[in-house]
Amino acid sequence: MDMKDLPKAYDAAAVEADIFKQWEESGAFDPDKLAELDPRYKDAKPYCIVLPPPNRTGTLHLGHAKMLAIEDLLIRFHRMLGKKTYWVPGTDHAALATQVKVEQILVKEGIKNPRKDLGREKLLERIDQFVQKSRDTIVEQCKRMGSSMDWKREKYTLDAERNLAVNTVFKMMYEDGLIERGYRVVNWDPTFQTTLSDDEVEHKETQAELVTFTYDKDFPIAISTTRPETKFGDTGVAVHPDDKRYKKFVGKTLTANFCGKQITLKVIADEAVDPKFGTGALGVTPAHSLIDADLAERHGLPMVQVIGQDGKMTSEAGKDFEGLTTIEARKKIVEMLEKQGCVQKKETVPQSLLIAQRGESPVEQLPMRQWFVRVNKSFKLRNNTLGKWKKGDEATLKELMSYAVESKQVKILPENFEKIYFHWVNNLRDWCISRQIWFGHQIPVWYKRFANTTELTFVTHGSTQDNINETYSGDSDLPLAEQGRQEAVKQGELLAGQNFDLVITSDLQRAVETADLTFAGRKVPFVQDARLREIDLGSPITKDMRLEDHVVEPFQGGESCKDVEGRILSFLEDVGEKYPGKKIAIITHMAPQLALEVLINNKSWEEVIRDDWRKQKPKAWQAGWKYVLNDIKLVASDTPGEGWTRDPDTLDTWFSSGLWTFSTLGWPDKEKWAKEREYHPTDVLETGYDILFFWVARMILMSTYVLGEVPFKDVYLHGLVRDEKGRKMSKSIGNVLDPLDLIPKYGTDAVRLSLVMGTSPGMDQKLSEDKIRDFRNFTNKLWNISRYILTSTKSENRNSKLDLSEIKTLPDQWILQRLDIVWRRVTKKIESYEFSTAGDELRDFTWGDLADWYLEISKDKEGKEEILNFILRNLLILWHPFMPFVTEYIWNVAGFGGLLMIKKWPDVLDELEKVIEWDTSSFYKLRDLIVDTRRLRAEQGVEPGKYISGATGSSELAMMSLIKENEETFKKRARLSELIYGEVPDGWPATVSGTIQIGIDVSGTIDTEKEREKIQREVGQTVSYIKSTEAKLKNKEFASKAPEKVVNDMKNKLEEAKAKLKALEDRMKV
RNA sequence: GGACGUUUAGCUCAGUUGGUUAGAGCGUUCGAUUCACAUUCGAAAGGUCGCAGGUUCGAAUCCUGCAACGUCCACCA
Repeated sequence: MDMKDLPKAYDAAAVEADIFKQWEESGAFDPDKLAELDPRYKDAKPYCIVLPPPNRTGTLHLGHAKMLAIEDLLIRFHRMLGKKTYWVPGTDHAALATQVKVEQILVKEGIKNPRKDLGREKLLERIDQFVQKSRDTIVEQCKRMGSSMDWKREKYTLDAERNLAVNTVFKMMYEDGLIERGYRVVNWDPTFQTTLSDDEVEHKETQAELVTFTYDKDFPIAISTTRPETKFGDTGVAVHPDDKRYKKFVGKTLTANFCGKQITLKVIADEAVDPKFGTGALGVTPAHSLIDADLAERHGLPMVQVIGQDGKMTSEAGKDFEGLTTIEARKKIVEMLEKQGCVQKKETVPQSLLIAQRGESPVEQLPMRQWFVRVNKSFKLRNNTLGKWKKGDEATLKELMSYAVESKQVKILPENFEKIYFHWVNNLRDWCISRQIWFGHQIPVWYKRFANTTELTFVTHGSTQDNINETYSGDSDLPLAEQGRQEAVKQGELLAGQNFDLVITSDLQRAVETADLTFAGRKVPFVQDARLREIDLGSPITKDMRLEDHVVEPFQGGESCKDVEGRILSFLEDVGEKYPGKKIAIITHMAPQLALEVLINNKSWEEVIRDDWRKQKPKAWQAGWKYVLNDIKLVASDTPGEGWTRDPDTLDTWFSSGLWTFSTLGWPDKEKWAKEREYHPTDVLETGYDILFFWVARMILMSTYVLGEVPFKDVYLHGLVRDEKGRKMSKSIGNVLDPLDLIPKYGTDAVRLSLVMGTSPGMDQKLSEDKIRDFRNFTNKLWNISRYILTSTKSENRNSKLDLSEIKTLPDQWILQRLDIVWRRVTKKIESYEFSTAGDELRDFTWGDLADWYLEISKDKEGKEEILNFILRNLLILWHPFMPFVTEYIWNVAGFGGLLMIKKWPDVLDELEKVIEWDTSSFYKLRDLIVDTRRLRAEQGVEPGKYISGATGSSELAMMSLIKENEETFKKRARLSELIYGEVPDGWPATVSGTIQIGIDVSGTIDTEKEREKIQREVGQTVSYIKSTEAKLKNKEFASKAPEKVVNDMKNKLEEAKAKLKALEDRMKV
C-alpha cells in the first residue's frame, strides 16, 4: 500500500475480520505450533489459563467480554515474552440452568409439560440442539473479541472425555468414603422437580404472617410460626434450658390433636432456642427445616414428611389436607385454629423466603435420599504435594481447601476475598450433588435388581498354619491346620439350627476342607467357585504385607482388592440370577468378604479395611454374617453391560466444572495427561468474584483432592460490569450493552480497552458508551501517530538498526530513555495484574510524550527516521496485548515483517539497556520553558498562527531566541539549539515580529538536576524510601519505642533497597 | 445479626510498605488549528481526600468510633 493512501481514520470494522483470520491461520494460537513459527518457543516455559467456560445458555455479555479482554491480554503478553501459552477454550453445559431455559422455550412453543410430553430422550435432543446453537454463537463472539485461543482444542464440560473424568472422580470419592447416599433434608425446587445445593438457594425478603397458637385447645405450650402447614410434621417442642416457664415440661412427651391429626411431641431443651422470641417455645419440624433437622438429630426426634415433592401436602397431613398446596393448607389451618380458639396472636413480620437462584420459584426443604460429598469426613490422602501432609495421612476436604489458600499456594487477588473464602469454607456443609434433571452427567452408579432376595451367609474357613502365624499365604494353597479343623467343626455347631439350600466354597483347599467339616452330615449340595478365592498376591509375602497398600494398585503382579471386587461382583450377579430366593452359605476368605461389604453393604474399601475387619476379626471366626442380596450397586467409570440400570439422576454442574483445570488437560487418560501435565497447575484463574464459591472453591477442592496440588497459582477476580448509574445490566431495565452492538460501532480494541482501563480487581465497573467512544478516539490517535511516521519516513528505513552511539540530541535521548523506562514499568505492572495503570503508563507515553512533544519536535529536523520507526515498532509491541487488532494492522501496513503477535517482548528494546547513561533531565526544564512561553505569548497577544504553529515545541524555541536580539539572548538560544539539535545551526527560521518579555535563566536549567532525578525515574520511590527509613532508624525515640522486630524488618528492607540502588548506579557507570 | 468493601475534582476512577505542592480521563470555560489526527492541539478553573478523635516530625494512607451506600453470608421459628 502506498503510504499516501492511508485513510485518515482507522476503520476497525473493515480490517478486524481479516486480521483475525491471519492469526488463526498462522497457527500461533496453538501452543504446539509456536515452535514452528519461531525457534525461541522451542523448550519454552509453559503458560496456561483455562477459559472459564461460558454457559451454553445463550450469548456472551459484557462480563464475558471483560473476562476475554483480560485473559487475552495476559495470554498475548506471555506469548510475546516467549512462553508456550495455552489458553484452554471450552464451554459449560450448565445442567440445570440450560434445561430450565429450554423447557421455558418449549412451554412458550406450546408444549405444556416438556418432560412428560417429550420424555428423556426427546427432551435431551431438543436441549442438544439449543446448546449447539449457543455454542456456535459463543465461539463466534470469542473470535470477534480477538481472543487468541485455538478452538480446535475446544472442550465441553459434557463431552466424552470430561465424562470419563467425572466418573473417575466420582468413583475415587466413593471409594474414599467421601461420596455417600444418604437420607437427609435437602433443598427441593418443586417447580423444576430437583434438589439444589445450598449455594443455589437465595433468600428473598418478604412479609409474612407470624401466627402464635397452641396445637390444640388443651396444649399447654404456645408456639409461633409463619408456616403453620408444616406443623403436621412437628415431633418436638424446643425451649431454652434456662427458661423457667417450661422447665416442668422438658423431657416429657405430649400429644395433641392438631387440626385433626394426632401428633406426638417431645419437649426438649436446647441452647439454640431464643427465649425472647415469641413465646420462647419452638415447634420442631425435622423434615422441613435444615435447622430443625440439626436440632432433631441432637435430641433424637423422628422425621415426618408432610410436604411432598410436588409442593403439596402429603397423606401425613390427614385426609382434609392431603393434596392441598402449602398456601391453601396454611389458610385452612389458621381458620380451623381460630375456630377452636387456639390462636393467640397474628402479626406481620419480615421473613426471608427461600427461592431458587434461577427463576422465582420457592424452595422447600424436604428429606430425601440423595448423593452427598462429605466435606468433613477425613480420608487417607493418595498423593499430596501441598506440603502439609504426606501420602497416607488423613485430612478432610475442608482442610485441603483451607490449606491451599492459607499457605498462599493459591493467591487470591484482591486479597480481601481470601477472608470471604475462609468464611465460606469453614461454614460449608455437605454438598448435595444429585439432581433430578436429565441434562448433565448421569451419576455413574448402576444397579442390578433381582426378582427374589437371596440370603447369603458368610462362613469363614478354618485356620491354616499361615493364618496362625499371621502371615499372608500368597498363592500357596495350604491345608487346614489342626486348629483350623477344630474351628470348622465348631462353626458347624454354631450353624446347626439353620438350613441352607446350597453351599458355595472357594476352590482353595482350606475352604473345601472347611465345607466338609462344617456341613458334615447335612444333605446340602456343594459347589466350588474359583471367584471366591483369596487375593492372588503373586508370590508368598511376609508378615509386613498390608492390605490397604494394594486396594487399587496390584501387588507384585498379583491382584488388588479392586480385582477381587470384580470377581465377587460377577459371582453375585450369577448367584442373584441363578438362585433367587435361596439361602446360601458361602465359604470364602477375608478379601472376598470385604468385597461383599463393599458391594452389598455400601461401604468403601478404606472403611471396611480400617473399621470392620480389624475391630470385628474375632467375630469373623464365629461365622454367620448375613448378606441380603436383592440388588447390587456398582460405581464405575463406564457402563457394566446389560442387565444393569443406571441411577437416573444427574450431577450438579459444578461437579464437572470443578475438574476443569485438569479434565481439560487430558486427565485421566494417562497418555494425554502426560503430554499436557506441564500446564498444571495453571498459572492464573481469571473470573468474576460472583462465582468464587460456586466454581473457584470447588476447583480447589477437586484439584487438591484428585491431584494433591492446587489448580492454579493466582486467582484474579474481576468486578461486575454495571451501567453508567451503577445498576446491574438487566433485560428488564433495558440497560444492557451488547458487545456485538458495540464492536461494529467502536471497534474491538476500544471495547477491550474500556473493559480493562479504569478498573481494579474485585471492584465493580461502571461502563457507558461515552467511555468506549473515548477509547475509540485513542485507537484512532495511535493510528494517526503511525500514519504520520509511516508517511514521513522512507519504507527502506523501517527495520534499520538504531546505532545508539549516534544519538546525541537531547529530545532523541529523552524519548528513547522514556521508552526504556516505560516498557520496564509496563512489564512489571502487567506481571502484577495492574492492567489499568500499565495502560495509563503507556497512554501517557504515547499521547503525552510521543505525539505531543517528540513528533512535533521531529518535524523541524530531518534524519530521525530510524528513531521514529524504532519507536513505532516498540510502541506496537507494547500496545499489542491491549489493542491487538489495530497494532497488528499497523504492523502489517508498515511492513515490519512477520506477525506482531509473536514478536518478542521487549525484543528491539534490548538495545536500549544503555540509555540510562544519558542525562536527559534538562529536557523537562526546557519543556516547562516552552509551556511558559506559550502562556506568555497568549497573555501578551502575539498574533496567533501567523508565524508559529500552535502546537509545536521547537519552532517556539526558535521564536523565543529571537524575541530579544541582544548578546545575552543569543547565547541562550545557541545553548538551547545545541541542547535540542546537538548543534548550532547557521541561520534561523522565520522572522518574528513583536516583543515578548520573558525572564528565564536558561543557563541555570542546564546543569542542575542530575543523577538523583534520573535514579528516581528508574527506581521510583527507592531513594526517598531509603532517606526516610534511615532517618526514622536514627531517631532515638523511634528506636527506643519500636519493637525489635519492626526495627529489624525495616533494616532488612533498607538493605534491599540500598542493594537495588547500588546495582542501578553500577549499571549507570558502565 | 455477622463479615467484607466503598466514600478523593461536576462525573468515572488512580493514589503499592506514611514523605516535597493529592493525580488522570471525561465534562466545563477560554483559546488555537492550510499541519498525521476536529476522533485534533494548548491553557485555565475546579479538592477542608465522608465525619469525629488518636498515633507521628509528618496522615488520603495507620488505629478507634460514627455515618451513608453497596455486596456476600447467616437467619427469629
